[in-house]
Amino acid sequence: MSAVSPSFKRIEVAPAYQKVADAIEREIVNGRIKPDDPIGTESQLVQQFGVNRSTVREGIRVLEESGLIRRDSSRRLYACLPRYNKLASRFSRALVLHEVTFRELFETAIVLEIAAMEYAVDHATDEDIDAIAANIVETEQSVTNPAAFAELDADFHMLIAKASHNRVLQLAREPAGLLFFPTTEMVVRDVAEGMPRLIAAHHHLLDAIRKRDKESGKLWMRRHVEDWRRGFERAGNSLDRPVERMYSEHALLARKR
Amino acid sequence: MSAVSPSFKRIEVAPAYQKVADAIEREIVNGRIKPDDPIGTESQLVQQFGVNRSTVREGIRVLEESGLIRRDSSRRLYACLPRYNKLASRFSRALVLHEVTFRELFETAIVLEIAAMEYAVDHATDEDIDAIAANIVETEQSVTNPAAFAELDADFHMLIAKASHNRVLQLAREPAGLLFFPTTEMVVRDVAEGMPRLIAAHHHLLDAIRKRDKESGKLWMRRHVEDWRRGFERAGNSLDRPVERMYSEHALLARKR
DNA sequence: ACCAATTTGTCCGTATGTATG
DNA sequence: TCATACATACGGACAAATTGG
Repeated sequence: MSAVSPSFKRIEVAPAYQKVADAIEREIVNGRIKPDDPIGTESQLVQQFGVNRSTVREGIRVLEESGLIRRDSSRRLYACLPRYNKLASRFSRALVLHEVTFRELFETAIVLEIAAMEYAVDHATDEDIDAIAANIVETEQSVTNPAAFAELDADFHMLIAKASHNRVLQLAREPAGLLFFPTTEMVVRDVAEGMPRLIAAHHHLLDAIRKRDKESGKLWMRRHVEDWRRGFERAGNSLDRPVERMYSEHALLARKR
Repeated sequence: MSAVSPSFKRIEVAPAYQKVADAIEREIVNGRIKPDDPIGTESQLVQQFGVNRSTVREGIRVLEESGLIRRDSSRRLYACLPRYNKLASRFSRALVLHEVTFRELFETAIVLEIAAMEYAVDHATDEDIDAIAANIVETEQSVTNPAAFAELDADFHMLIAKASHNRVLQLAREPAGLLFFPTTEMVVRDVAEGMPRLIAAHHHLLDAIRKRDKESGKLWMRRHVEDWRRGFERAGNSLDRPVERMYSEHALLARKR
C-alpha cells in the first residue's frame, strides 16, 4: 500500500510546562548543570524558553518537588542533589497509602538492617564508632522518656547504615525504617524489659563493630530485630495489621524543613 | 522577666500554592479522599481555597509530580496511589546523581534479591509460577538479542519480587534493580558463557520455588548474583566505578507513560 | 454527527513584599 | 537608607480540547 516508507520521528507532544521541566532536568541529569549551579531567574527562563512566566513557574514547581532544584534564602534557583530523606518519606507515604502490613515491613527491615550491620563491621570508621557510642550513651540517659528513646533508637540504626558506607543500602532501608522504628515507642511503653534489652543489644552491636566480628554483628542484629517483633506482638499488635495512616503523619514530620 | 508566658502557637507561613498542595495532600493521606475520587476542577479549587487559578495550578503540579493525583484522558483530576515504578525511577535518578558505585549497588541488590527469593519460595502462587516459567521460555528464545534478553532478565527478578507478596521488599529492590540489571546486556555481550549460565540459574530458581526449597533458592540466587559480578568484572569493568549518567537515561525511559 | 457549555493550557499585565547591594 | 531586581500572587483573557446533550 505505502509507496514509500517515510519513517517519521515520533512527534513529541507535551504541555509547555512539562517541556520546561524536562529541559532543565536533562541538563542536570546529564551533568551540564552541576549541583549548586544557579539556574537563572524566572524572567531569564521566560526569555530562553519563550513561554510565559506562569508556565515557567509550573515547570519549576515540578522540579522543586522532585528535589532537583531548590531555592536558597533569597529564593534564587539552584540545582541540587535530591535529598535521601525527602525521597524516603515519599516512599514511606506510598507504603502507608498502599496499606502494607507490619509483616511486610518487618521482613524487609530485618534483611536490610542485617546487611547494614554486615557492611558496617567492614567499613565503620573511628568517627562512625564514636557517633554510635555517643548515641548509646544518650539512649541510656533517656530511659524515662519513651518518645526520645524511640527517636534515638531510630538514629542508632541510621548511624549503623551510615557506617556501612553504602549509600544504596542507606537509601533502601530508610523508607521501611521511617515506618518501622516509630513503633519502638509503643513497644518500650508496653513491654517492661524492652528498654534494657534494646540497650544491651546496641552495646553488643557496637562491640561487634569494634572487634570487626561480622558473625557476631549479624547475629545480634537478627536477635535485636526479632526482639522488636516479639515486643510488638506482646504489646497486643498483629503483624498482619496494615501500617496505620497515623504513623505517616509522624514519619512525615521529618521531611518538613 | 516575663509577666505572663503567652505560649503562642507557631505561625504557619508558607506560599499559597504550598498550602493548597498540603491541604489536598492531607485529605488524601488521611483517607478522606480515596484513590480514584475526583478532586474537582481548577475553578472549583479556586473558589474553595480563595486563591488565583495560577496558584492552584502550581499546587496541582506539585501533587501530580509526587504521584498523589493524576489526570485521566480528559485531564480531570483524580486522587491516586503513588505508582511504585515512578517512585523507583526517582530513586534511581538520585542514586546516579550521587554517583554511587556498582559495588554499593551490588552489595544491596544481593541481599534484596536473596530475600525476595526466600519469601517467593514461601508465598508464590500458581499464577506467579506460571508467569516466571513463561518468562524463562521467552528468555530462552531471545538469546540472539542481548537487549531483549537483558530486559527479560530484569522482568524475571521483578516477577520473583512480586511472588514474594511483600510490597515493601518489591519497592525496596526496584531502585537498585533499575540500575543493576541494565548492565546484564553488557555482560552477556562480552562474556560468552553468560547467557546459558543465566538461563540455567533461572531454571534452578524456578525449581526451588516449585519444590518450596528455601535453602536451594537462596543458594542459587546468591550464585546467580555473584555470577553477574564475575561477568561484570570479566567484561573489564571495575565495581568501584560510579554508575554512569548514561544508565539513568536508559532506566528513566520506564517511567514515561 | 453537530452544537453549546465547560475546562484546561497558556498568555498578558499588574501589584506587593522582600532580598541584595 | 534607598533603589533595584526578583518572587509571589492576582485578575482577566483566549484558543483548543472535552463533555454532554
